[in-house]
Amino acid sequence: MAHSHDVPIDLTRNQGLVLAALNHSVGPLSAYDILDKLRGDGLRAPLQVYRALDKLVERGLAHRLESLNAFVACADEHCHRKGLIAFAICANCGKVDEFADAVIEERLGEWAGAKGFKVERTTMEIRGQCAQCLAAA
Amino acid sequence: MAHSHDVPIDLTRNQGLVLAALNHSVGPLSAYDILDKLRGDGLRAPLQVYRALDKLVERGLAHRLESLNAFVACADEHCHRKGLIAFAICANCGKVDEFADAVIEERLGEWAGAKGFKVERTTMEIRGQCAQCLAAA
DNA sequence: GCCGCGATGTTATGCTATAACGTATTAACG
DNA sequence: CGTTAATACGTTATAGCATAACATCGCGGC
Repeated sequence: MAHSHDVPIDLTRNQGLVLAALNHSVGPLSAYDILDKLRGDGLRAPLQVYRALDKLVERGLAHRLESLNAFVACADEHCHRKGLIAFAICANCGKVDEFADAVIEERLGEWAGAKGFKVERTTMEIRGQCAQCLAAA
Repeated sequence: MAHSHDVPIDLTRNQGLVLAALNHSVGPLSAYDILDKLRGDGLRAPLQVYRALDKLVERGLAHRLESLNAFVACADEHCHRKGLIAFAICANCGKVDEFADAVIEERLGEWAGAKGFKVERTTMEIRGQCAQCLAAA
């Protein structure tokens, strides 16, 4: 298994299944990937997965990768991440590195302040080659 | 029309039509939005639009907004933008503000250097409320 | 002329996401 | 208890986004 931090106990059955699927995956999963993994557990329709994902993302337990139309479990052990999160996605192996950067966040806040723009959500995704894949090439 | 910078002369017919559609729109357009606008010009299939969009994005004349699955014309008059481009998207009126920030780009480069990650492409999209919509509320 | 290459046109298909409806479970409250 | 409100669940159908595969066309180089 890729991650192993415990699942909060107040998740519903479907939410728990979906989060577990994400936690057991080394890379991002699409909603349909997740559905396929969970058919044995009784899930049958995309909506069951999407509804669970909505809640998980809302609580910060999972993140959506817009450039992949896919999802990952939050990498933070305690799942309390706030603010801007960036993702570095290896185009070769698919692994995702999640990180926060206060400088970027602050800079963005300055831009927004100057423009009078009220930021609600930010997505930042970097595509490229991870060190491991570069070394192997 | 929202923008009016001239279309490069070496575009193909379809590319020119698609770019013109984007230039005439105040907000982002999906590929299917574009297709609907161009049926009168003889376009019939999504692929015609996607192929044109691929070339336009490749040349930096248009940008894809991952969080919307939609496209905008490049806001830069001379269409020579390089490097990281950020987009502030108003969730209310749909308008997109395109900007570049050297500090963010540099900071990202530092992170990548430290991690040994080779950056190929970065998408940065901010959702929120623009000043105009905030004032009107 | 002939070839190669890139753009085009067309049909079919696959992947991603949500609408609309009904049922079930749970928790709060009188 | 019984009622109600809120939330989750299950199911079918449909909407929206994107590409595969194949044939054709047009144009520049040789």
